[in-house]
Amino acid sequence: MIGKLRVVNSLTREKEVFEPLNPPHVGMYVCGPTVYSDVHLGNVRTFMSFDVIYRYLQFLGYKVRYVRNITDVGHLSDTGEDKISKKAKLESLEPMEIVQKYTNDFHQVMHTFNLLPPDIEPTATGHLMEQMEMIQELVDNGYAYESNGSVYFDINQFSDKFEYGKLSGRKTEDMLNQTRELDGGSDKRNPLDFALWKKAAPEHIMRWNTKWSDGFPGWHLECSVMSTKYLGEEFDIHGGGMDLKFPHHECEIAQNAGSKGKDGAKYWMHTNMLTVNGTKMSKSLGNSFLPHQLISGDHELLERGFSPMTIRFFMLQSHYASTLDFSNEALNAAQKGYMKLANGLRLIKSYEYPAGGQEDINQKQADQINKICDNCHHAMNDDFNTALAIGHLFNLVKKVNSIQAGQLKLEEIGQETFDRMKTTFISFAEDILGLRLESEISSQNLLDVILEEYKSAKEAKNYDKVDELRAKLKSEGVIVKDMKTGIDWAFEES
RNA sequence: GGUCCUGUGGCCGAGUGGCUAGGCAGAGCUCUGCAAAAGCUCGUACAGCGGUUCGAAUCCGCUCGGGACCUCCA
Repeated sequence: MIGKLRVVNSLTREKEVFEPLNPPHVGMYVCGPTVYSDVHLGNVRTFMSFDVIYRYLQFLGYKVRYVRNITDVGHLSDTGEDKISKKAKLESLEPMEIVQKYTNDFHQVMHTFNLLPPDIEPTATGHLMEQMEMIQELVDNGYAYESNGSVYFDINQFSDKFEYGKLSGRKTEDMLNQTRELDGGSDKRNPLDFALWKKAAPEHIMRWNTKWSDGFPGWHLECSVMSTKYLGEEFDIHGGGMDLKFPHHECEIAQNAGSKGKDGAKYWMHTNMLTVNGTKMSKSLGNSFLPHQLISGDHELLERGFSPMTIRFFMLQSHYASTLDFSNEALNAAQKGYMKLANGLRLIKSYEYPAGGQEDINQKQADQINKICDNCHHAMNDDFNTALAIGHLFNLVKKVNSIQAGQLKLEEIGQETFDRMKTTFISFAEDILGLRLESEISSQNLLDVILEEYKSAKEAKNYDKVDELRAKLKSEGVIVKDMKTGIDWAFEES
């Protein structure tokens, strides 16, 4: 391994050396989607970021258990209605039909963008027993109370022994001062208290009978319960979007500490938002487009559609903790950049070191290549800096292209460096960044035949034929590379 | 109002106090039947004003601009 992995921990606000609690095992929990409508791009970026983190940890040799939940109950909309119930009523379906439908869609989108599935994908409704147990634990420990059939987390009691607000950097007294007047009739003792169990209103569809009431679990509870169940009371990484930091993750920490005496995760990681024209892309602001709209280009903000790998490349060209702004220009640039990288990937995969080749090492070249390979590792070790890693990969693309053009000979870099360059390029592009070739070149052999024809036409100086073949291939997205050293092809970049 | 992030060349976007980020666009050169592709070279950027330092895009302060969270969102 080259150097140590360092990650920015939201809890400490510092970049720390990553040291798993029980190496080589790593437990990672990421807050998944609430399946009440289509996933939007922000979700995709977050899950893609953790996909790369998952992949890189595995690349480093860790045995990772990646848990990402499906929220299928308890997440309330601003009207206080359960999001899934609301949608079910709207579409006249069973709540579980809504859940199934959007879970399927979600999986489809994840697959489209080449995200690896998590190792465990638990649902909230599948863990109601465990949620009730945790509520009881909190009540027993004095950090929760029942009020009119609902159970609330008691921030005041909790604050005697623990610190509520440490993740998001808030102080309870400040929060209290800012709290808006609650509309009367609240069952809470303190406005900051949050629901663990809610008594269901008569029209509420999703409900379970418990000793407290006929009701449903609070949103924050499931993550505490499921992360604890599958990863233990203490585990390594907990991730999610920045907007979940408060209150969701703050509440999770409180629930974990209140029930088990431990905070849960050692490293908290938060991905930043997607913006459109500088403003957060958000469901409620209505300035978001859906993944399939970005792919098809069917949205008023989009000039054209972009392939899934272009979008993946585009997203990974920024660091996960930075905001990423969407624009047609940026996407167009990413499209060309991605194709350039894809061409490099295809090329290096086709290279084999000549058997029995006489090495004639150009030390400067070999050193440069080794340095670039080192840099790829350093970039990912530095808090999963995919943007920087991609930059280094492009330096490798230059070398790969030089080899194709005959400007750089494999014998000059030697077998050892060549092997390293090849494995580094392929593993970073495909295994870690999760990029893959997506252009369908139906038949390599057929292409070779046409290029053969091109070659003979060229030799016969039959330029009309040459131009015709070139144009035909271009219309199929293939560019002829007519080089001094021979004829080859590449994916068209735009 | 409170908490916090941020301002990099035409655009996007990394950036550890001194060592070429990178991509897109643009200019020139090489190669070429013409091209394309590729390679090489180039613009010498860090909101403004102060300060710390031998040296700051990078640290500190102030000013101005942008944004996020505090209420559902990844």
